[in-house]
Amino acid sequence: MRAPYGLEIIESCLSCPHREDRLFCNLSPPAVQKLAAITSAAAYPKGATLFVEGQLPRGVFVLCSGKVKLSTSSADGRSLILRISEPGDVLGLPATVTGKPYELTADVVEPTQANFISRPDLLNFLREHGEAALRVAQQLGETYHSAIAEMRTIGLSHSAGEKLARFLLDLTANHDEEKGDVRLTLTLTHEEIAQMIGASRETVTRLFSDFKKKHFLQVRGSTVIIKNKAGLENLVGV
Amino acid sequence: MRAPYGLEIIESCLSCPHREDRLFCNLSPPAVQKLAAITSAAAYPKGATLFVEGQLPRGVFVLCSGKVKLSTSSADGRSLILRISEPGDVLGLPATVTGKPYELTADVVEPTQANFISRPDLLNFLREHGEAALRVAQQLGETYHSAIAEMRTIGLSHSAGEKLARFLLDLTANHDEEKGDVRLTLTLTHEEIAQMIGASRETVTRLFSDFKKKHFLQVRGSTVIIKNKAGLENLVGV
DNA sequence: ATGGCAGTGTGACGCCCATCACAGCCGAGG
DNA sequence: CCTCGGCTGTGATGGGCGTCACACTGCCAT
Repeated sequence: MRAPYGLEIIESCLSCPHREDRLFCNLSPPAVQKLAAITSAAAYPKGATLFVEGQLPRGVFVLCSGKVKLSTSSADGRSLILRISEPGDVLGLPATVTGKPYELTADVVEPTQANFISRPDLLNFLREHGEAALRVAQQLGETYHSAIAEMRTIGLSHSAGEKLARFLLDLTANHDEEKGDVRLTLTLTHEEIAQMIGASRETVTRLFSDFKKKHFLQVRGSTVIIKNKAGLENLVGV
Repeated sequence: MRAPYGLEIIESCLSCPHREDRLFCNLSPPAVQKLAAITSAAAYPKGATLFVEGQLPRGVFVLCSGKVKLSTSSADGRSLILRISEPGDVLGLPATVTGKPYELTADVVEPTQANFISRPDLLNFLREHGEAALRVAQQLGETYHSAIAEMRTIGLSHSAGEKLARFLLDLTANHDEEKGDVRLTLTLTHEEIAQMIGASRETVTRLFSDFKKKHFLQVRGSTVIIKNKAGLENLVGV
């Protein structure tokens, strides 16, 4: 699990301009120094797995680049994707803090660099630096927040169309808004979208045709252009 | 929102043997003292609302006695119950820590006594006492954990029967296990159970008859006796 | 008692969507 | 260039369960 390329990657990772330090930015200088000492960087290829649901927590991963899929799956092979993590996100924090098993599985979907902090190191660090512990609490609060949002889209809608509309609208909230059309990049397959909203792959395909037919949106490659946001919204509303 | 009966309740509440202090037990004496100073107790009747989804967070409530329903609801009136909180639980913590609006609504379903800590007081307290901040982080981690568990039951099952079975099995995990039969107290109506598992009231009724007919369980008043746990388990398994 | 109300049981109906099956499509790699 | 494997589109089918409708129970308050 250690970085195969050593210092080279560590440097590139710590100096990257991402929000990689969002969690621990603005800490006191000694805290920052301590943090650097317990942080180790590594690169993971597409298809790698950072941790698996049910494993005892080894520590947290702070994404520097790449994308990681967080999912949970049932005995019969069905799986539910909770989110696709992007640079700046912290993975495995709840499990690492509580000591309970990871509740999700983290699979690399795009080549990723991440900083790793082992559980003992992190806990020591948090005990010594209360400011950081508070920051962690806030991070966890936000993670919880987005989990609830996901529950709402899955649990509160009767039709699959409603779920997909909710899903797309949630994406527009995070991405860049523009006058009139909203343009967003969606690197997920229909299968994956299906697993995010709790529907079947075919249903997602059919719904996309449907939405295109109704001129709610256009698809060009991996970009989706929302032509009629209001249309989607009143699918959700009713 | 202040305690209508003042000190009397505060005393009874602080001295209660519940896990009311689970979150902040074993803190240093000065911390405990500070905590007591910023805590105020109050009683709420059945039907009262502690906070509403979307409201800006005023603070947290630590339950001393009673039961509180946590739910989220959509524009069209459907609602999804996330959990029924019991004494010892802390409500509103994620929102209070992050400063984002409450993501859930908290309704009192059984007369409740709770300690309230205002957001500014809590944040100050956490800044001064790093140990407590870490405790809060752990609490949040567990809250997240149970949210994920709920997502699994709702999102990963194709049949309503599977959802109900999962729901019942989750309850047995928390309640007292016995040799052979498991006995648990369920004060929820079918309607409420339906809202917890994302199904209709009638379906829940039918499923209960079904399970009774298959001798998976017996119902007597508000107690449910699981006669054949394995039966439920393989409903979930496949 | 008696009315009312909340909760529970049960039938009928119909739609939504999961599932199966298969047919184009595209990009990667031999 | 041509196969091959992953992704996308589309039809047919059937079951699950949401919805409507109404009867029945038990409990509380008047």
